[in-house]
Amino acid sequence: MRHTKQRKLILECLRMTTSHPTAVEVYDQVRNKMPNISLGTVYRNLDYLCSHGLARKIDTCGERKRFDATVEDHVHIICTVCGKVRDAETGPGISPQTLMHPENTAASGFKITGVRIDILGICPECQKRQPSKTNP
Amino acid sequence: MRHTKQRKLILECLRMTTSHPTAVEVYDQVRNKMPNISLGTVYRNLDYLCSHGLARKIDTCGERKRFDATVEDHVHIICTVCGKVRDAETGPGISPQTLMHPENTAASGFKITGVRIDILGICPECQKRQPSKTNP
DNA sequence: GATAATAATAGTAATTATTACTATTAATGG
DNA sequence: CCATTAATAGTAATAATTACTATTATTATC
Repeated sequence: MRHTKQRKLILECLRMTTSHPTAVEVYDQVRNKMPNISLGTVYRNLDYLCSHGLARKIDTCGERKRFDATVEDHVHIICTVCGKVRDAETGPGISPQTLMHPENTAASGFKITGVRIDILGICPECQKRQPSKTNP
Repeated sequence: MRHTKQRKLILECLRMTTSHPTAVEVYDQVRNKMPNISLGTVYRNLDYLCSHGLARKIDTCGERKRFDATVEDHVHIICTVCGKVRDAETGPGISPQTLMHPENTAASGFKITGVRIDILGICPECQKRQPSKTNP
């Protein structure tokens, strides 16, 4: 609701990078411009940005969450060892099989081991408990 | 390596359910048969089973990991509110667009909001640091 | 521009999931 | 059966994230 310096800085930082940083990485970055910003503020604002459609949380194969200012659906390449996330360069209408082809991922330098496909939604129980705002 | 009672019980528990339980949920379940089993043992064995191809770790939209004894690639439906995971009933060769169609997910009762596609692999840095055993 | 209301912040404490540690137990090979 | 040692139970430590609280700063209104 309020446009604080901290919030603007955090969003700007997220938009300037393609590295899908963790909360702590964002924190380290924004501290260069605002040395006494609080880590709690970074977490709170990343959540705020996600809940307002300005960023997205990414489930990696590591232990911490990463954030992405690109909110449109797109494919990620994730390292199952260190949790690193890169954007895959794919066109629309790609099939899971096509994704596995080396020519689609060679540029990343990754050794591809699999594709993960998940459908996201809201389960019956949560629909009852918390009716969706997009379908009143 | 050793087939302990605990390890067998944990795998059995994971294979008996389709609910993709968390480590704590597995712990609560196996305690019915072995009341003084340790939570650390559950975590250690779930990791062991995953690293030996007998189970899989699932990144949900919640804060804790879930486990699945089905190791073949398959599509999950994940609740973005509570992190619940269900198996999607889909045939092979499905495209991301097809996945979104209501007829493919109606049985789940979920309100579908998106599809998440990630390519999994090992990044160049981790390949150097930790050479893959499947490609010596 | 000054002022009032209050959302957001900094700093700290608390929580929670997971991992590490260590003495003891039990599975396996000989 | 016995020796070896991987695995365990129980506890402590770690690490990511969230909660709390007094203070600050943004925004709407005058």
